[in-house]
Amino acid sequence: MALRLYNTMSSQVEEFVPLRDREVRMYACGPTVYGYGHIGNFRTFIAVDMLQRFLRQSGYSVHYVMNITDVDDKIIRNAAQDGVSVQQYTAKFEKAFVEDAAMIGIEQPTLVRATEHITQMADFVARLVKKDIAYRTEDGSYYFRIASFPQYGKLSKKDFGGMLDGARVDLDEYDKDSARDFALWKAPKPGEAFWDTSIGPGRPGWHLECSVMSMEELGETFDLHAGGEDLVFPHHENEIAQSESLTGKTFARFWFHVRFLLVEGEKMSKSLGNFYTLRDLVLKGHKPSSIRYLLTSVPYRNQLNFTFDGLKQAAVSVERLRNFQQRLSTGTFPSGSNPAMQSLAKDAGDRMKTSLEDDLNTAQAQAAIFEMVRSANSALDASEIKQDDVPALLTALEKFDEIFAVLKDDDGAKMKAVFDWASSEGREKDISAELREAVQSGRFSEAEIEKKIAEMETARRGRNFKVSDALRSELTGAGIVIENTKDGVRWRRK
RNA sequence: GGCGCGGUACCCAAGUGGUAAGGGAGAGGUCUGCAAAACCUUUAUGCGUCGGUUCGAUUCCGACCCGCGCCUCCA
Repeated sequence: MALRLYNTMSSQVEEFVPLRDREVRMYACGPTVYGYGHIGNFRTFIAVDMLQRFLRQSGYSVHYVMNITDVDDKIIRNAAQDGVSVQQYTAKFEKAFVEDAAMIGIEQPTLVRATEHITQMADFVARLVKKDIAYRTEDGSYYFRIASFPQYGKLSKKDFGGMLDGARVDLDEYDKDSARDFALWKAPKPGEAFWDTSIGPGRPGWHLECSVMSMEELGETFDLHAGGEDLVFPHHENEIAQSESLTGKTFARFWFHVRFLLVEGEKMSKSLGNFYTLRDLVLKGHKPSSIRYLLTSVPYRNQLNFTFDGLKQAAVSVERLRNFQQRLSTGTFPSGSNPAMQSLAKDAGDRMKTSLEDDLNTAQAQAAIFEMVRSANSALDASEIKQDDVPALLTALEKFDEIFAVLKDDDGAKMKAVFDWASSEGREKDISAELREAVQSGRFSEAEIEKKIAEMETARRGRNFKVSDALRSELTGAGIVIENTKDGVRWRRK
C-alpha cells in the first residue's frame, strides 16, 4: 500500500507519488499576520503538519515551505490604527504565530515572507506583461488577463465561459479589461506603504506571493500545495493561472484542502461570539495537547465540530494514552517475550499506517492505538507482559505520537508561557481560575514531590493513614496524582 | 441560482453490499485501607425521511427534509 490522497484538482483520491524519488516538495499557504491565530487556522496547519510528519515517517525527505503574508490591506489598516509601522506590526504577530504553532505541536516549515520577495514579484509581473498576459492600468496597477488562460476555473470547477468577454463590467473596477481579472500589483494609495520597483511603485496583490515564493523554493512544478478550503477559489485558482501561463508547466501536482471547522455547531465568527484564538483557549485553562488531539481526531476533509465538551473528552483520551505509556515505562516485567503482545504491537502499527495511508484517516489510526492500549492494559492486569514486549508496545505508541504529537507532557510549561504573556500584556483579567490552577500545580519541584511521597509511604507502611491521606490530598490539591501500584508509587501532574 | 460536503447511539466520531470501529459520558461489577489507574459487562435489530435496485442496503440509485461550505483577498 502507498499513500493515497484526495486531490482537489481531480476531485478524487489518488496515489501520491512525488516527482522525485524519495523527496516531497510541498507548500502551504500560511497566515496573514494581522492578529493571533485562531483554532480554525490551526486545524488547517495541524492537518498539513500531520501530512508532513507522515511523509517523513514513511521515509521521504520533505521540503515544506510556508509563506507569511506580511503585507495586505488589513495589515496596513491595523498598523495605522495602532500607530506602528507595518514591520513592527507584522513582526509581533509573526512571532506569536511561530510560538503558537510550536505550542500546538507543529513542526516548523521553512518560512518565507512576502515582503522579502518584492523584487522577484515585480519581475514576475514584468514577465507576464511581456507575454501580454498581464496589463497595466492607468493608475499603475497590474492585472492578470483571465481571458488569456482558457483553463481558468479548473481547480474550483467553475465555468467562466460567459463571463470573460467583459459583458458584466463592474463599475468600481473602471479600467480592468474584464471584471474577473485580478490584481497582481496594486498602485500605492495616499499614505500607504509601497515599494519602488522595476514595474513602478506599489505593493503585491495577495496571490502573487505564493506563486513567486513556492516556485523559487520548490521549482516550477512541485508535488503538493495545501491550504484551507476557502482558498480553492479565488486564491489557488489565481496562483495556477499566473504560474502556469508563465511557465507553461503544471504548477502543483496535488492540491490538498482542509475543511473548515465549526465551533459549537456554527461557523466560527466574531459576531457569533464563538471565535477563539489558540491563546484564548489556553487562557481558559485548556491544555495544548487536548486542543491538538481534538483537532487531529477528525479526518481533515470532514467537518469538525469544535466544542468545549469535546475538548474535555479529548483531554481524558490523551490522559488514557499517557497513563498507559507511564504504566509500561515504570513497571517491572519478567524476562522473555509474549508472542501475543508482539503481534498486538505489530498489528496496531500496521493498522495505523494503513489508516493514514488512506487519505490520512486519523480517526481510524486513533482507534487502532486505543485497541492496542485496551488489550495491553488487560495483559498488564493479568501479568502477561514480558520484558521484551515493552519496547515493542512503546514503539507503537511512539510511532503514533510521531504523527499526533500529544503524549509529551509539556503542557504545564506551555501554559505557563501563556500565563506569563497575558500578565506581561496586562491581560490578567483574561486568565481563568483554571489556568491559574494549572500553572500553580507546578509549584512543587520533583524533589519535593518525591520527598512527600517517601513520607507518605512511610506513613502507609506504618498504617498511619491519617498522615498519608493528608499528604495525598495536599498533592492532589496541587494537581499531582499519586498512584500506589504493585511496583511502587507512580505520580504525574494532572 | 452554480459547484461541493454532510445528517450513524446521551456526546464526539470511523466504517462496510451481508446485518455497526474507537473515544467520552452513564449504569453495574472486579481490584483496592483511602485514592488513582486498569479491566469486565451494559447503552443503535439501528445508521435523516420516503421510495427503488438487490437474495440482502446504513452502505448503490432517485426524490424530499435538515445542516454546512465556496461562489466578495475568512485557514
